[in-house]
Amino acid sequence: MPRHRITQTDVAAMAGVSQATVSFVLNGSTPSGVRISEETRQRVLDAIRITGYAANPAAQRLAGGLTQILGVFTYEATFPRVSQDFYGPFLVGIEHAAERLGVDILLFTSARVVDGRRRLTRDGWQRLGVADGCLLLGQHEDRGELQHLLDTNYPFVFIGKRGSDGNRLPYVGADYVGATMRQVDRLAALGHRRIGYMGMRGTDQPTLDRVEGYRAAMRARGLTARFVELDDLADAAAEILAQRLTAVVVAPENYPEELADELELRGARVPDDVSVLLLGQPHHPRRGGRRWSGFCVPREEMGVRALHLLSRLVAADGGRSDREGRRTPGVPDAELHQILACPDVEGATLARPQADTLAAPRAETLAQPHADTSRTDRRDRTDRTDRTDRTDRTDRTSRTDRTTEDRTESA
Amino acid sequence: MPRHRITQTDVAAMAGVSQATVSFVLNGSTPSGVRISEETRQRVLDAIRITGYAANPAAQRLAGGLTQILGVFTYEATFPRVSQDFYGPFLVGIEHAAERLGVDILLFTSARVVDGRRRLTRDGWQRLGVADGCLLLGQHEDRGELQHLLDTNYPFVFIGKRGSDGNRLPYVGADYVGATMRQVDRLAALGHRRIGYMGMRGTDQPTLDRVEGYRAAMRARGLTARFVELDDLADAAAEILAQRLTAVVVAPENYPEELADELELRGARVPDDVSVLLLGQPHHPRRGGRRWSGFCVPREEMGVRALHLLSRLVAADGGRSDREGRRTPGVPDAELHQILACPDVEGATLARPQADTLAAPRAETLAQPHADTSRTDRRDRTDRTDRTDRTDRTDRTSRTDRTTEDRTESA
DNA sequence: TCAACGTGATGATGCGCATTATTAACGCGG
DNA sequence: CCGCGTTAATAATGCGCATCATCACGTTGA
Repeated sequence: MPRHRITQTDVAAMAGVSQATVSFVLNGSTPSGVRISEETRQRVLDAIRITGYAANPAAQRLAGGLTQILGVFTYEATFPRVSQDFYGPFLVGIEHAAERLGVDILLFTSARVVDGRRRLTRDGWQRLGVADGCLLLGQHEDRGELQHLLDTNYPFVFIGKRGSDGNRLPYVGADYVGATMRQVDRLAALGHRRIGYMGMRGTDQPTLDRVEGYRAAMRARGLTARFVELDDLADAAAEILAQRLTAVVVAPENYPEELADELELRGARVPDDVSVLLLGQPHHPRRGGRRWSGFCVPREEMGVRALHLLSRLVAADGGRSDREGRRTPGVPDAELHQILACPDVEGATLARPQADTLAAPRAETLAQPHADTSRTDRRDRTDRTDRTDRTDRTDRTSRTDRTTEDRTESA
Repeated sequence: MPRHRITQTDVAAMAGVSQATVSFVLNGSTPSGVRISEETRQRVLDAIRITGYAANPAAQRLAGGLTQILGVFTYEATFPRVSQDFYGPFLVGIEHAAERLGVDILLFTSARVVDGRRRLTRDGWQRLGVADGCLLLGQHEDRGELQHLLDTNYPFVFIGKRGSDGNRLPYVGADYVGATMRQVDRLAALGHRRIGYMGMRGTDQPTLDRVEGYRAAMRARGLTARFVELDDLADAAAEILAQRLTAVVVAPENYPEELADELELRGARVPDDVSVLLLGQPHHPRRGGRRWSGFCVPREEMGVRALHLLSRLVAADGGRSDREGRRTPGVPDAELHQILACPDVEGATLARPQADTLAAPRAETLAQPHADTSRTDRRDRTDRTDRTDRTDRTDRTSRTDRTTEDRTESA
C-alpha cells in the first residue's frame, strides 16, 4: 500500500518534468513569463489521470492556494441546531449548494462563546484560514472582527441583510420590508382598516425592516399605524380588542400562538374577529397548531445564494490578498447585496373583517378582563433615534421618518 | 495591521528561544530526549498569551500534526439535509458534541456521486486528510474504501451498527434487536397473540436486526412468526386481515401511514382492531398524522457518542500512523462498538386486542375487497442465505437460525 | 584528569504545493 | 561570430509547524 500519498513530484517524475511544471499545468500557468507547450501539458495531464493525483488541501493552503473549503460561522451562542433553530434551514441550503459547487463545508463549531455570542478572536482567526472564505450567520456581529476581515481581505458573505454600513458588507438578505407591506395590503384589500403591529422591539435588521414596511404600507393607504407592545401577552390581547383592531401583523418571535390563545380567551375568534398575519415562519410550531397566514423567509434559498456568492468572491479574489490594493476584476457590486422575495403564505388566520366591526365599534361586547385602555404603549418610539445611523442604507426607496405621524396616532 | 499572522517564530523571538522550543512547549515536549525547564516553559507560555498566537491548522496538518477538525462523510447520494433526512438528526448531535469538544466539523459535501452513492476515491482521499478523523454515515459503504482507511490507519467511526466484520470497524449503533423484541413484548402483554411483521426486505443492518428481534421475541413467547410482505399496500392490508392478525410491527420505511389508511378502508380501525407499532421514527410524518407507538432511535445521542468516540480514537492515535505497527495504548475495545438503547414511544396506535378476536375468529365480518387468502408471501425467505456472512457478529447473544420454524408457519 | 552521563535546548529538515527568479535552447539580424 | 529576443522549462524558496539529530554545558565517578 502506498502509504506515501501521490504528490505533484510523483506526477512530475512520471511525466518527465519538474514539480513546478505540474503545478503550473494545474493552475493554468500564467503567473509570470512561464510557458508550457501544449505537448508537455498533455503529458502532465495524462500522468495526473493515471496516478489519480489529487492535491493536498493543507499544503495548498499553506502555500497560499485555495482549498475548495468554505466555512460557516455563526455569532449565535449555539450553533444552528439544524432544524429546531431558526438558522437551521440556512444550513440545509448551504449544504445543497456546496454539493453542487463541489466544495466542502467547514462548520466553525469550535469558536468560544463569550458574553453570549461567539467570538472570532485569536484562534478563531487562524481557523478561518483553512477555508477559502466564510459565511457569517447571526445578528450580533462584532465591529472589530468585521473590520479585521475587511482589512485582511478575507472573503465572506453575511446571511441576513446588513443595514448599518451595509454597502461594505456582502450579504444575502430577505425582503422583510416588501413582504410586510404586502401583508398590510392583503388585509386592506379585504377591508381591514384598523391594522395593528405587534413586536417592534429590538434593533435587529428584520425587526427594523418589518416596522419600516408596516409604516410605509399603512401610510400609503392613508391608514393609521398602531403599535401594540406590552410585556404581557394577556395585556396585549386586551389592548388589541380595546383598540378595536380587526387585524394585527406580528413578528414570529412574539409568541403568536399564545397571543391567539389570549384573544380567543377573551371571546375574539381568530381570524373571524381578528386576523393575525405572521411576518415570517413560526418559531416554535405547535403540534397541530394553526396554519398561519403571512409570509415566509426563503431561508434555504438564502443559504444557496449566499454560498454561490461567496464562491464567486473567492474565485474573484484568487484567494490571495491583493498586493497592489486594486481589486481583481471581481464581482459586480449589484450582486454583493441580494435581497430575496418572501412569498406569501396562505394559512387559516386571515379573514374578512366582521361587517359590524366595519360599520361601528362594538368592542364593548367583547370581554376585556383587566385591560387598561389608557395604557397605550409609549415605548414604541423609544429607540427611534437609532434610525439615524441607518441613513446610509443602499437600495430600497428611502422613506422619510414618520415619527410625528405615529406620535399623533398612538395617543 | 499585521498582514503577517503571528507564527511560532514570532513567539520564539519574544521569549528568546527557538521556534522548535515553542513547538515543544505547545505539544508537551516528550517526543525524544527533549527537555524544557519549567522556567522557559513559562516564558514561552507568557509570550503566547501576549501575542495571542494560534496555530495555523494547515501548517499543522502538513507537518503531520492534528487540526482539531473532524470530518463527516456520507455514503448516501444526497448529503444529510439536516432535518428532512433520516440522517439529519445525527448531524445535530454531531454539531452539539463538536461544540463541547471544541472541534470544527468538516462536511465532505464535495465527494462525487457515482452509481447512486458517494465515493471516496481519488480526490476524496486527499480531502479526508484535512480532518483528523472522520465519521461515516449511510448503509452503502464500499469494501475497498474501508480497507484503505484501515490500511492507512485513518481514524474513523461509523454511525450505525456494522454487522459484517464489524469487530474491525468502530461504530455507534442502535439496539434495533432489543427494541423490536420489546415491542413484541408490549403487544403480548396486552394479550396479542397473532402479531405480524411487515417490511423485512432489504439486507441493511437495521432490517436484519428488526427481523432478528421479532423472531426471537415471538419464539420466546411461543408465538408464531408471521411475515406480511407484499408489493402493494392494499394487498398487505388485506393479508393482515385475512390472517386475522391483531397487531403488526412495521419498519418506518414501509409507509405505515398508508398501510393504516388501507386497513381502515377495509373497516379495520387502528388501533382498535389492529395495533400497529412502528420500529423507529416515521420517515415522512404527515401533518396532523397519527402519533405512532413503537420506539425511537436516539439519533442525536448517536451523533454525540460517535463524535466522542472518534475524538478519543484520534487522541489515541496521535494522528500519526504507527510506524512500528503497534497500536498506541488507545481506546478499550469495549468502547469501539456502542449499541444505544431505543426508548419506547407511547403513541396512539397501540391497544388491547378485541375480546371477540381473542375468543374466536370472526374476520369474515371485515371487508376483504380482493384479498387472495392463499397468497401468503413466499418471499420472506428469499434472501435468508445472506445471513451466513453475518456469523462473525460480535456482541448480541447469538440466535440460531429459525428458518425451519418460519417455514412451517408461513405455509 | 578524563570519560560517562544527564540536562536544556537548538539547527536542520521536510511535509506538498505556489511562485519567483533563473537558465537553456533556439532563431535571427547585424 | 556575437548579442538579443523568444520560447520552454527548471531550481530554489518559503508557507508554519513537528520532529530528529545534535550540541553545549555542567556533574559525577573512577
